[in-house]
This record gives sequence, C-alpha cells and structure tokens, in this order.
Amino acid sequence: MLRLSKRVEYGLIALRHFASIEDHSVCTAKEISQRYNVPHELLAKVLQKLAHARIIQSYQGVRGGYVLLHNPKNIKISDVINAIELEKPMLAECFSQGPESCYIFDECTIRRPLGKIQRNINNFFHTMTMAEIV
Amino acid sequence: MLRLSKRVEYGLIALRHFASIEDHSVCTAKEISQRYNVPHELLAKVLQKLAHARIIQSYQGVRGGYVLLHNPKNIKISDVINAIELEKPMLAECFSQGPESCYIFDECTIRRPLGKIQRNINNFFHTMTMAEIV
DNA sequence: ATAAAATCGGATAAAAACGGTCGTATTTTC
DNA sequence: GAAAATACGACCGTTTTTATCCGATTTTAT
Repeated sequence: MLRLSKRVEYGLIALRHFASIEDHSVCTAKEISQRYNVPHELLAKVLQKLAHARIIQSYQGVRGGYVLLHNPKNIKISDVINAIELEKPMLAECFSQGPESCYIFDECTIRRPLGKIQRNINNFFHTMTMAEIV
Repeated sequence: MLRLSKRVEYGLIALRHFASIEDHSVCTAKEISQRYNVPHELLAKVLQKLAHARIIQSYQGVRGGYVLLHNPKNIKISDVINAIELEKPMLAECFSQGPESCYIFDECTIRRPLGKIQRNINNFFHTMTMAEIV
C-alpha cells in the first residue's frame, strides 16, 4: 500500500546519476543498469519515457545514450512521475479515473477528507526537485 | 501507484459512519455494507481488525454489532491504517522490510530523499484524526 | 430448547497490478 | 558491413489485492 512503482524508483536513480556527473556527458542504459544493479530492459523503457517527456535527450547508435536536458533544480519530482506513469499517483481511484470508476461514488463519504491528504502529497511532489535528491 | 487499499477505504467509511451517528449506538456490518454499497464479507473482516485494535467494540449474537470506543478526535488516521494493514504504508519496500528486502540497497541513492517525503506523509496520517473526516 | 442473527476466522478463488523478459526494428559510428 | 546503442510492442509469470465461501461460535428472542 502507498508504494512507489519500481519504474519511478529506477527513474529517480537514473536521473540522480545524470545530475551527479558532469554536464552533458552521455550515459547508456547499460552503464546505469550495471552501476545500480537494476534490470536493463526495464530501465531502458523508463529512460525512453523520460526522453519523450524531454527530461533527458536520447542519442541512438554506437556511442549513443542519454543526456540530461535541464538543471536538476528545474526538474520537479512530479515531472518525473508524470513522465513515467500514465496515471497520476492518487490515493483513491476516483481521483484519477473520475466518478464512473467508482461504484460507491455517490455513497462515498471519505472522498473530501482524502482529498486533503492528496493535495498535501501532490504539493510535496510538486515542490521537491531533483536537486534535493543528489 | 500510491493507492490506499480498499480495506482502508472501507474502514474509514465505516468509522466515519460510527462517528456521524449518536454515541454508543450499535451498527452491524450488514447495515454499513448496504448503506455504502460495500462488500459485506470484506467489510466484516475490516471491522474485526478494528475491533482487535480496540477502536471499536464487537458484540456477537442477535442484535449484536459494533460500537465506537473513542471520541473521533482521538482516533488518528494512522491508528486506523495500522489496525487494518499489517505492514505500515511505505513509499519503498526497504522502509518497511529492511535492507535485506532490497537487492539494490547498497547502490540505492534515493533512499534518503524518499525518506523525507515518507516522514511528511507519516506526519500527516499521524496528525489527522477521524474528527476531520466527519 | 430452538431458531435466527450476528461475529469469527481460515481457506480459497478471482482479478488486477506489476515487474521483468524477449524479439525485432532502427539508428549511428567505426 | 559489423557492432552498439536506442525504440517499441508483445508477452509471461509472480505477487498483491479484492472478493467470496464455508463452517463455527455467540447471543438474543421466541
């Protein structure tokens, strides 16, 4: 319960790695997966998503890899999560999927109070940046 | 990702129900499950756990049911969660299961920053009470 | 006493989410 | 052309979560 996905964990580890080395230096998925003992294929997928979101830039081919595109202090944790997960992380299903997803929506009495906690968590992810992770 | 379990949701709904009616009046699992359109058997299990944790009191037999034991403002959300879930809700597995559970523990670079977020969330659950849910 | 209503709790089944792998294609460098 | 890297979709297996079932016990009312 309340767990972050491995994808997000791996993404944060990778981005922290990029942030900790000198600017604009290229890293491959393989390097990172070996360095941090993380499944290569899975990490590759995560990096692809981060590339799509323009958080990192990909270079194909031999001597290719990925490069960080922004200053770590401009990369919010929420940016990272949104890039990797298609759904936003929400305490309750109806928060992300809407009323139709919940068959007790009309009878639900805890939506509003949970919303308070949700906003608090959102705010945290929205405020904290990769610079605080290095 | 980051979801509360249905068990906890149902538990909160039930407790809110108890808190919203007059003191010491008995409710059965059936009543609550019908009122809020929640699976009876599952709710029953949750209520049993809340009873074990002495948040509510159970009465067996005909005309039995459950009764709230405390003032809602003295029931913390964290109490409710701890009563229902055997594991504490943690962002990362190693937070609840210890280093052995994680095969990248030594290489992990995000544990400490995630700990910040974790403490924030813990604090929220520890501060908010059922009185704020009514 | 007996029947009914309720909790108790173990076992199990069903469903969903998640992590991980594989295969193939594409791009680029040497 | 070979090698090294990303790109991407399909798939599988495991774990977790949700839900149900069943038999047992307790207690009240008749």
